[in-house]
Amino acid sequence: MAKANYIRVIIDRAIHRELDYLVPETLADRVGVGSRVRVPFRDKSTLATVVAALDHSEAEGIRPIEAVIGEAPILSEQLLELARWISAYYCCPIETVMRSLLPQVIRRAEVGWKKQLFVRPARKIDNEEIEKLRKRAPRQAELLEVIAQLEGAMRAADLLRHTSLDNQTLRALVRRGLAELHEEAAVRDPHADEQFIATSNLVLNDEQSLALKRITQALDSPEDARPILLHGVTGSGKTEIYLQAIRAALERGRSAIVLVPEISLTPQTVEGFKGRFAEAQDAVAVLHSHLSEGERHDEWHKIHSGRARIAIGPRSAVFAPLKSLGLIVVDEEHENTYKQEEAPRYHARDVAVVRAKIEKCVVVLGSATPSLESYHNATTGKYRLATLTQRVDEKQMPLMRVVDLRQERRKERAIAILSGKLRGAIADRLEKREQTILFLNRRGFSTSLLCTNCGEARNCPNCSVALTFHRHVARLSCHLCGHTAAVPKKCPACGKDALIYAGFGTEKVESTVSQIFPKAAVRRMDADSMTRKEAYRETLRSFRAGKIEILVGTQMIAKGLHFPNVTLVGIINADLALHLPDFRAGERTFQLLTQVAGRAGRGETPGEVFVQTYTPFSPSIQFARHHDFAGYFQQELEFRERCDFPPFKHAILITIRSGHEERAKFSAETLMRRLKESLSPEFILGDPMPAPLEKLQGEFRFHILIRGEAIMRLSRLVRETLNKLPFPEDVTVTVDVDPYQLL
DNA sequence: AGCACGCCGACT
DNA sequence: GTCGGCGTGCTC
Repeated sequence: MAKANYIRVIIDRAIHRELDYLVPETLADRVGVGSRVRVPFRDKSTLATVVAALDHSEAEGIRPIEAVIGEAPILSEQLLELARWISAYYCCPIETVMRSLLPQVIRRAEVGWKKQLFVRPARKIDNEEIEKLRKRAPRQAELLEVIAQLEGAMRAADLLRHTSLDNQTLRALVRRGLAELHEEAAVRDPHADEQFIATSNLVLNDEQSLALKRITQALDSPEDARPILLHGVTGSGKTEIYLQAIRAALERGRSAIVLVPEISLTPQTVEGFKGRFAEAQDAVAVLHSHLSEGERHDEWHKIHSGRARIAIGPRSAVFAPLKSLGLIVVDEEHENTYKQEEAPRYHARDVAVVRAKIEKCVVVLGSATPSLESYHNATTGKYRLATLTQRVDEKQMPLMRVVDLRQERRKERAIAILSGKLRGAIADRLEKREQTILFLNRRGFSTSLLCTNCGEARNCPNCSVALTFHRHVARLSCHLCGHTAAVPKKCPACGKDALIYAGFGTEKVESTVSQIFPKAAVRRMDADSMTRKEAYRETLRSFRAGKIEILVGTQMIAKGLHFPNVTLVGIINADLALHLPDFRAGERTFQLLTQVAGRAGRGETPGEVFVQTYTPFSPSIQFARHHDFAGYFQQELEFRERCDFPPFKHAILITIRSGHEERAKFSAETLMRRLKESLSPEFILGDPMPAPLEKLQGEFRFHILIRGEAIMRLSRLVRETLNKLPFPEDVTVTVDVDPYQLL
């Protein structure tokens, strides 16, 4: 490690500055860039990350560091560079980035290793000695007999459990100088009790082979490798390509990261990877939100020490500290869960692309419905495109039928939850003993409780939305803040007994379906019915076993589930996502329809999809219906270009919120004036507007949307403007670069 | 982020 | 005359 007189650090506090410290001679050879150190700060001391080694420093009043934490630097120079990029691009202080980069357990000063007692023989012990002991202390002899035969050390707890002997007996042996105890860090393996069946490579079809060849070629010349967009229809075998590409990376002595959306981190996914690389159990590290602190610590060290060569996890896994990284796979790259909705508001796919550039490694973005950004990059040559058009089982794409709810309504008068056509299709499946999935992206029974006399709806006191009625718990609830209220008998506004339930959610779909098909086994799967942790697995198991005939659900069932006996998918209302005030509404609807449709017809029988809508001719629905991906993108791109939206312009969304409406509004207007002064006309600056969700969790919210091409410069200008402007204490300002959530 | 320094209104 | 409001600036 290079010896330096001074170091520059980022301390674990948001001071928006880097500070220099002196390194005492005694610590000089243990500290380097990426090390964690304890430093004096004002009258306290704090932890910090070393970002540079310096020969001298201009700063005055330099103080020496107090200690170096751990043996080796925990952050590579590449990850540090990545942190700086995120800070600059996402307009967010570097300290905040560091918080995401290093897990909480790693940032702490204490070592997180679980200490366990190990036992081994103190010296060579012969049988005579054991027999001598047996007369006076038979139990000690029994234990010694086992210990004497140990090759190395054994966990004391395991030894005592196997021999059914106690701790006292063991201690006695130690006192006699026959056995030795020592502490060792024990590694917790969250998957230790699971068996993974080793799998081998599947045979690839021509398209798959070509795609894999693209990746291996890139692995061989990573210097000039472009990101590869793997566009493959559902069921085209993208996962097999990932697995073989990872194998290729490992064979070249390099490591790999696999990013998956949170919802995809199911046991099946983990099994797939652990099974393929089963020859070394440790090779795959799995990072997910259900790990305990200790497990997280151990998985991180497994990666950092180089024992694990593959890291799988959700967006934060893009920071996995692998050495000689060769490949990053971003599965389902279009998924919104890759965007972090709190600071640092990074997009893991974009961070992956930048990390790949820094580490000179290959990045593969895979999806059946690529994001407009990625597809645009692929068609303009910034990324390379590999396309898979065939399902590996050579099954046909499902037949998509659009049901015009306007006509249905004219025919039937009542609110159509299930159109006659969809009803007929379900009846047909029940008869053939095939399964149905009904999708509606809205929980609850009724979306509002209206008064037919005065027109008032029951609204949330904290948010600007109507309360949803949940029949199961017989209460009204707000889906945004969790507020619940009793169901009033009479209208609280006018006192009349004229309340009606309007709109419907999954709970009502479930009950309607049960009424229409009283003999069918119907189950609902949404956040309300899946409160117990086991419920999710249990429901999927029953569905797979055929004990459920009709599964009604939200987003939760739209993705990643593979059930061969599902031949019918009904989308109850395709318009829900379409009419949100968001430029991505169309893209989301197209993706959702395509993904949900992918659930149908994986087995012997081709699938059928019914899309119920009041806007049957909207492009999202029509292109999805014909599985015309290129066509959809063409028209959506034209729209985005016309309106100066991504991918043609970057966007920055500034949210100003406060419990006081006037103060939020005033702050937004002040900020607006300052931005107008500092931004050149190349940037499109919209007026401050009340957010579409004007009130959320008791706060009034205003938006300023800025668009422009030079995002780094824009980001810097916004940061500078904000830093110069003092906001009242109860006003919070957030900056979201490349926002996904415009509400 | 905290915490101190500093300059103008209501109190013993 | 003092106590204390929170605007401004600094932290190696």
